Amino acid sequence: MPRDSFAIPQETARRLSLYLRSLKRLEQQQGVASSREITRFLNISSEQFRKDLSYFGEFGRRGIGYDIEILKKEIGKILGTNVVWRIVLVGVGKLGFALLGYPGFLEFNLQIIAAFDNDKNKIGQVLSGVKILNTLRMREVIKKEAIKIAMLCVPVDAAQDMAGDLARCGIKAILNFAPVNLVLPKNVCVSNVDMASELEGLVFQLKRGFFNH
Amino acid sequence: MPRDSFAIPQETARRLSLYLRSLKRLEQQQGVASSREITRFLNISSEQFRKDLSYFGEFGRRGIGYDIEILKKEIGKILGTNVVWRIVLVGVGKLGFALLGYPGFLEFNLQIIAAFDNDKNKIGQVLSGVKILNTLRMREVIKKEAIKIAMLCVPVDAAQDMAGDLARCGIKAILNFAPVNLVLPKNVCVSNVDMASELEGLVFQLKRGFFNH
DNA sequence: ACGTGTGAACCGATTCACAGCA
DNA sequence: TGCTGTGAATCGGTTCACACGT
Repeated sequence: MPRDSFAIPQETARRLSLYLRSLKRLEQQQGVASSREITRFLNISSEQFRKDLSYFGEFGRRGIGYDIEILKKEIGKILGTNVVWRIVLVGVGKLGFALLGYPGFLEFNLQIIAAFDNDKNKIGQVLSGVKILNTLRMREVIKKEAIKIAMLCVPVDAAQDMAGDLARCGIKAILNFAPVNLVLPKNVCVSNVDMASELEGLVFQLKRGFFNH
Repeated sequence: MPRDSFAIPQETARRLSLYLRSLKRLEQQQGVASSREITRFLNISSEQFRKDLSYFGEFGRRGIGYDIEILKKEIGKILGTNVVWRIVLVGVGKLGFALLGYPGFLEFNLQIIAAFDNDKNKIGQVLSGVKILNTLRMREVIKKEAIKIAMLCVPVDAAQDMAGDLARCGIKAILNFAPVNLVLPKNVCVSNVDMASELEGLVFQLKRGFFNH
C-alpha cells in the first residue's frame, strides 16, 4: 500500500472520477460490488481499477468485493469531493453562460461563486444564481474568498493576458477553454478543453479508415 | 519514412492540430521556421515535433527548417482540414447553443449543417445560421447528407439512447459532452469532453500540493 | 555550424499472472 | 471457488544521441 504521497499516475487521477460516477449508479442496488461490476460500463479493465486503488490503500475484501458506500466515501476523500470547492468563471460569452448553468459540477461539489466579464451590459446580471462582476474586481474577490481555481472562457486573443492576471491574483489552477497554449508560472496548473481539436481528432481517425471495420 | 498507414500514436494525431495552429501564427513572419520555433509556445519538445512528422514523411530541409506554407498544406492534408467536414449537433440546450456559435470549428474546416432537438419551441428556429430540426428527422438528414460525425449535447439520461440512434443512422464518430461512457458498436468512434471531470482533476492536483511550489 | 530525421535507450503505464484471503 | 492486491512482464510513447544533408 504505497501511500508515499507522490507518483500517482496522471491517468489514475483522471479515472478516479469515473469510478465515483459508476459507484453512484450502483448505489441503490446492493451493499457490495466487484471490480468487474464497477468497471462494467467504463471501458476500463477491472485490473486497472484495482491497480488504481492500490495507490491509495486497500479498500476491498478479498473474495467478496467492495462496499459501495464505503468506497464512495474513500474516493471522495481522495479526490476532495467531500468538501465544497469554490471556483470562479471568467468570460460570460455563450460558452461561459452555458457553463454557469451546467449541472454536472454539482456531482463533484464544485461551486461557481462568481463570474467576471468586461461587458457593461452583463455586469450586475445574475445568471443561474451567479452574479456577473466587473473584471476589475477579480483580484479583490479572488483574494477575499481565497479562490484557487478558475474557468477561463474568454476569446482566444484575450486568454493569455487574462490567465496571467488570474495567476497574479493567486489562482493556482485554470480550466482553459481558449484554443491556445497558456504560458504561466509553473506553480499554476492548466488543463485545456479544446472542442475543435477534439473534433479534428475524430476527423483524422475517420480519414484513416480506422472505422471502416 | 514509415508511411505504413497504421500505427500512428494517438497522441501524435492530437498534436498535429496544435502544430497547424502554431504554423498559422507564424505564417506572416517568414517563409521558413525551425522545429524549435514552431513548438516554442506549445509545451512540446522539438524532437517530439520532428518525430511526429516522421510518421508521415520528410517535410523539412536539413540545416534549414520547414517552409511554413508547405508544411501547413501537408498537415492540412494529413488531418483532412483541406476539405470541409460537415457535422450535425444533437441537443440544443445551453451547451448546444454555445457550440452552434463557437467560432473555433472554422479553423479546421468543420461545418455544422443541422441541429436536432425535441423541444417544439426550438424546432424551426435558426441559431448562428443553423436550423434546428425535429429529432425525428435525424435519420433522413444524416443519410441524405451522408454525415459521419455528430456532437452530442443532450442531458446525461438521454445520451446513451441518442448515441445508439446516431450509430444506427450511420454516424461513425461522436463527440460526446454527456458525463457518461457511451457503449456503442466498435466501428463507431467516441471522444468525450467532460468538463466536470476535468475540473475535478485540477482539484485533485491542488489537493496533493503539486503546486505549493 | 545548424537543423532535420531516426534507431536505440529509456520511462511510465497497462496488462499479466499469481499469491493471499474469504 | 471467487475476488482482491500486487510484483513482473510487456507495451507504447518520449527522449536521447547521432548520422546526414546544407
